[in-house]
Amino acid sequence: MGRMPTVDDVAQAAGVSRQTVSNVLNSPAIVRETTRERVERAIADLGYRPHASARRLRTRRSSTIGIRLDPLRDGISGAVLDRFVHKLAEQADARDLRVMIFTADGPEDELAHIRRLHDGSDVDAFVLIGTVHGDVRQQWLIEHRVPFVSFGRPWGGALADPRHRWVDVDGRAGVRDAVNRLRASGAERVAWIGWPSPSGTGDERRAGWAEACGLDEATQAALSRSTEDGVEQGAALARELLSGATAPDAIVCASDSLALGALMAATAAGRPDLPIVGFDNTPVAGAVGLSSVDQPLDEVVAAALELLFGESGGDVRPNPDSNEEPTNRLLVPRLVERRSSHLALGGTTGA
Amino acid sequence: MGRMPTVDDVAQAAGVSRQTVSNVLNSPAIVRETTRERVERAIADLGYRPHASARRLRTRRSSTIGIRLDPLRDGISGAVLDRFVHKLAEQADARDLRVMIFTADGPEDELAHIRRLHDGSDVDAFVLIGTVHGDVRQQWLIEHRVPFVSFGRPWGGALADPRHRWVDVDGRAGVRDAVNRLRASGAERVAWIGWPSPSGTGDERRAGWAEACGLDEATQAALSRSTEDGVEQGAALARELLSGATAPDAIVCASDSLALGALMAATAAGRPDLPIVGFDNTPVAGAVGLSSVDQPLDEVVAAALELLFGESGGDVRPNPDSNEEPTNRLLVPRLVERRSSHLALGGTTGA
DNA sequence: CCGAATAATTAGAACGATCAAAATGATCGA
DNA sequence: TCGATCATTTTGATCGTTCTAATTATTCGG
Repeated sequence: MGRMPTVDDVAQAAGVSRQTVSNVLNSPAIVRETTRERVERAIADLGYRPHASARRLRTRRSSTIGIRLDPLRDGISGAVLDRFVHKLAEQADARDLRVMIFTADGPEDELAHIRRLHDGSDVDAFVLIGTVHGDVRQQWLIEHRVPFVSFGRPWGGALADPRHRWVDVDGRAGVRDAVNRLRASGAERVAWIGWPSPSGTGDERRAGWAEACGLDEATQAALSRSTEDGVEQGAALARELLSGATAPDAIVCASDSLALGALMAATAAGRPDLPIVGFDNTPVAGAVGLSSVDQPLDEVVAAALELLFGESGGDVRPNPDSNEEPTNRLLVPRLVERRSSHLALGGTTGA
Repeated sequence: MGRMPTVDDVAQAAGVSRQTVSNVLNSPAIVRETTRERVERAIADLGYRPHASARRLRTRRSSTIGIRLDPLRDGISGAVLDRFVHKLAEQADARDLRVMIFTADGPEDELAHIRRLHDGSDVDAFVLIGTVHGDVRQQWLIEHRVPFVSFGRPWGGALADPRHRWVDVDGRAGVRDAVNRLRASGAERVAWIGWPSPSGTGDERRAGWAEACGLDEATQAALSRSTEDGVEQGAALARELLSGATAPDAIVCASDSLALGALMAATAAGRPDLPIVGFDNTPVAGAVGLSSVDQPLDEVVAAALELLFGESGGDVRPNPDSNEEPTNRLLVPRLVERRSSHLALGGTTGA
């Protein structure tokens, strides 16, 4: 196995100059058809592939996206991010982009990695996941004009800042729809199990429940609980709700982890038919027949890449500084109904 | 934000030549201490970082590992691979290596990606996951002397081929231990739910059960089932087993997906205490309290990198062609016991 | 059929680093 | 103090590509 062929080899084989070969690859339109065919044949014959690093050095573009792989927490809800990363790899490939991953312990550590990858020209655009209030990452990226997009809106007022491109899913609408669906099926006291405030994402989802549940303040308070994410936690709160004075006839949760716990608690309490809805539509939800609000990850990824690179192609756009074009997208999730919500109603209802 | 500083800028600032700066970075030992300090200060002052692509072009090393992100199947068992990828990113970072991901539809498609990334000098070593008999990927990689290591032993006789470095977990031993543990707790008829043969991994795991279950041929046949991976499938076979003539008093499964299904079926059949053991120790298993055989992914990744790059450092070793050093590692999993296996015995036993 | 305009192609330089080898500085025994 | 040896630093070339600008072919109106 000798060395890889270079543009020069191809040029020689096709009887043209280096630059013409380069043009065939990068601006085929300006090359005469007959010449182009000859060069293309030579490329195919020799099995030539451009040397990525040489190209990157010259063009000062790495065509590489960097993304942090979260330190897997619970592992159930975390699966969403894994699915996201997978979709990203898939769609990036279609635009001839590479995806480089890294892990980090916390925001500062992540920023350190981002700087390293950016300064070394390893990647020229980042995808952030899980934005929080006053995020150090965003600040640095904006300040240094490094192109990025976040999955998750910026919490804390910068929603319309064109320098921060973002894509998010309207969790409030998703939960609202789920609650409405349950009520349409006859549920009257839909309970909520969510995360402690303040949590941008969590508060939004809870708001969706509050908007649609049609309960007065007092009942809302009685039927609403919050806890850290986790199966055990969800089970504990569900037990609490089910044994309370005003027992719910359906439960909507902020995550599949919580919902799975609730489902187990309900089953254990002899109410296997209690309608329960989770969030994220993780594989586990599908496996145990749990209804769940599904985030349209395909669209999320497509929108993210579109904001970063435009309709098509792989030329990264610089961070915009005006609102001429939209710089964010809010997508609508949809409820996936399984037996945990529809088998239910009609079975046991009271406590 | 001006342009990034280069070696020349640093050299000028420190009053030395380009090459000396380069030496400070790559062979600090040969630079006089006082000089080195001066250069290091200049590097820090200017915030210099070597341009990755320039370096890669010159050294012809990308210091990048490529790995395919599997098209998420079931999503439960698939989580193992996600954990693996995560660990890989973590440990690669410690060796100053980058990790590039890609997806593919099938073996041929994956091979196409591998070629693209290799020929373009994007990555210089690959990690393969899920090897199968007569794998096209391995053949090509070996033939073209591209460094790689697989998580999963090569099935089909090439076990000792030094050109194929691999790491695997001894599933047979893992299942054997689990069965022994169940029998020590009093179980007498431990059943098996696995995958259809031939399946390298699946057959190994089943062999572990066969070795340890202590049942005669006929009983083995009665207590052994196989199916595609999946929760529903596991539930179906568990129902079948539980209603059979010779009912099992414990079930060991080839995956957590199957085990989860079995657990649900057992609960539904009024036998929530039936000991069940899964495989992979996925987050779901932890969540629902399912015992499971845990693969030591940390060690797996460490061993994989060690085989590829040596004890430490990031210089990839060429594919070895002799057996001077070990070129593979078989690691031992361990059983994680949860209530699905130990709460059980003592409760309901008969059918 | 000529000159101007346009299309197509080519030569030379540059991207930022490391390699190989030459040049300089320091050290030491005789 | 001289030459030999070793330590340290520098110079020039090179990796494979694309950019810029210059050159050569081609087309077209009159």
